[in-house]
Amino acid sequence: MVDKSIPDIVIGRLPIYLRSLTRMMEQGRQVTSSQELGERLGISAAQIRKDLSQFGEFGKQGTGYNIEFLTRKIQEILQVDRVWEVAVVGAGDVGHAVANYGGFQHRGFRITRIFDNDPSKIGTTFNNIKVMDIERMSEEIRKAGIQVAMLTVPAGVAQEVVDILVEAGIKAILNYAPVNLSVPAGVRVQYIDPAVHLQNMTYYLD
Amino acid sequence: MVDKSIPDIVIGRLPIYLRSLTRMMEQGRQVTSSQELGERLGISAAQIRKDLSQFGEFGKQGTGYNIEFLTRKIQEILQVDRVWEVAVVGAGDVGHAVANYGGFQHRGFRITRIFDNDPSKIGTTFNNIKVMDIERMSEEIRKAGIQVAMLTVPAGVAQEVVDILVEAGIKAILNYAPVNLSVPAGVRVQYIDPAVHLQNMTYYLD
DNA sequence: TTGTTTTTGTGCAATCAAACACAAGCGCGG
DNA sequence: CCGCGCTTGTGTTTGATTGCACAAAAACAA
Ligand SMILES: NC(=O)c1ccc[n+]([C@@H]2O[C@H](COP(=O)([O-])OP(=O)(O)OC[C@H]3O[C@@H](n4cnc5c(N)ncnc54)[C@H](O)[C@@H]3O)[C@@H](O)[C@H]2O)c1
Ligand SMILES: NC(=O)c1ccc[n+]([C@@H]2O[C@H](COP(=O)([O-])OP(=O)(O)OC[C@H]3O[C@@H](n4cnc5c(N)ncnc54)[C@H](O)[C@@H]3O)[C@@H](O)[C@H]2O)c1
Repeated sequence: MVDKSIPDIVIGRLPIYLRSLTRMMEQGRQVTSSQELGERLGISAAQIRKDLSQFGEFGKQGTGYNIEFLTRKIQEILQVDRVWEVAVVGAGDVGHAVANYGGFQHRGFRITRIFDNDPSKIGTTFNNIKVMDIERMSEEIRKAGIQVAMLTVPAGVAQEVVDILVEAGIKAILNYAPVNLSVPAGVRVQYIDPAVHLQNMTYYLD
Repeated sequence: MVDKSIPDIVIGRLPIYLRSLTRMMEQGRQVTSSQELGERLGISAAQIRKDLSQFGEFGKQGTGYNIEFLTRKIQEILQVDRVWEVAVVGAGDVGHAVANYGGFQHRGFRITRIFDNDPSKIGTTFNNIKVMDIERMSEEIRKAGIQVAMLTVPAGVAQEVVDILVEAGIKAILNYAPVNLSVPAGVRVQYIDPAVHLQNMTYYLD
């Protein structure tokens, strides 16, 4: 089974499968089927089978998929069978919520740096991590070889902060600011904007 | 131009267009083109034109689109040319961050109710909104006719809370808990799970 | 062993989405 | 008023994604 450019849309579903599998494992389950997974996720069984078959033959006919094994395989594919250090920029309400959140570690991430430019925030501690001056950000990120960042600064300064992050070697940015960012090829951005998600649903309301 | 079932994927892009247009308007811009919008958003100009043309002829050849007019049209399409009342369930870190956030109002939403089941949270005030007992939730939502909710409770209780929300008449749920929810037809759910977004990007890292 | 049930992996067909390409409309300068 | 440059809206083509359907493998019972 060769690595021949898997569609982005398939990669995008893997974390969803993973989340559901983790939940089943917590419930003590041993095996599942494409049908069961599909019903839980609202995705057709055929699609799940086809997605997984892109990476190997993980199931067994007549039985289904071993949950622990499949979980491990998907973790390997997504490279979350390790823990990525994450830098958070912006020690406001959102920065505070993500820094305090305990759910990242077992999904492949650990927040180890928080930066801000407000003197009243710098030096305070969030979940045992000291908020550092943004002036030191580039050096710190580079020194620690951090590749993943979460951006929780106001929209107006998001692009300038991103430029620094990119320059410092960040390759993946999760952006909470409600603006589209411009980054060079090779840097990935994902957006979280609750208003966008809500606006997506109001179209369908009466 | 008749309303003949617009693809979900087109609806999903409209809030993105809207966000970018709003930003241009703030910068005092009057007109834009599908090309400019496309470059900002990393979407082809043709696609933007085709998306918009599904709803009417909003542009002018040789000139482009009047930003204010197009903004208004998209707001109408998405039904965010009004303000939807939103109920937040879960007065924790995330609930606190969204309740405090001032950016919803001008995008079509206002948080007017917050519910929790923790006696130490009930009665406290978030951004002028008193946290109410979840026991009163069903009645309050029904009485106020609220259709939109944000779910910021722990994953383990998310489904049971959703069942109450649905029963109370909620039609659109923005779920922050890292679990897939089961809802009847006619109720929409959107998911925000930062770990999923991050896992989506690590696949592409070296 | 044999038959029955279950469920995978996948070739093929159908559907859906994106890109291309261009006629036609608009504004403007001369 | 004419011609040129720009940009829309859209018919058509190309490409991507999903759904269908079934052979083959496994498990299990008799
Ligand atoms: N709170 C929410 O629920 C919510 C919802 C949607 C979007 N957002 C977006 O998320 C972002 C953060 O929201 P928030 O509520 O945490 O805001 P906030 O104002 O509480 O926090 C922003 C933080 O960024 C810091 N900051 C400002 N400029 C900076 C700079 N140049 N360098 C480093 N740090 C800087 C500020 O000092 C502050 O600590 C904003 O873009 C906001 O629009 C938030
Ligand atoms: N904090 C983050 O950045 C973050 C990141 C990813 C996901 N999440 C998810 O978002 C959700 C909320 O996270 P948080 O950090 O705000 O957690 P939190 O523990 O701070 O808040 C949860 C709140 O829900 C309330 N609650 C619990 N059971 C309830 C019930 N049955 N009815 C009503 N209220 C109830 C609790 O009293 C608490 O106030 C969780 O599902 C979490 O996994 C949070």
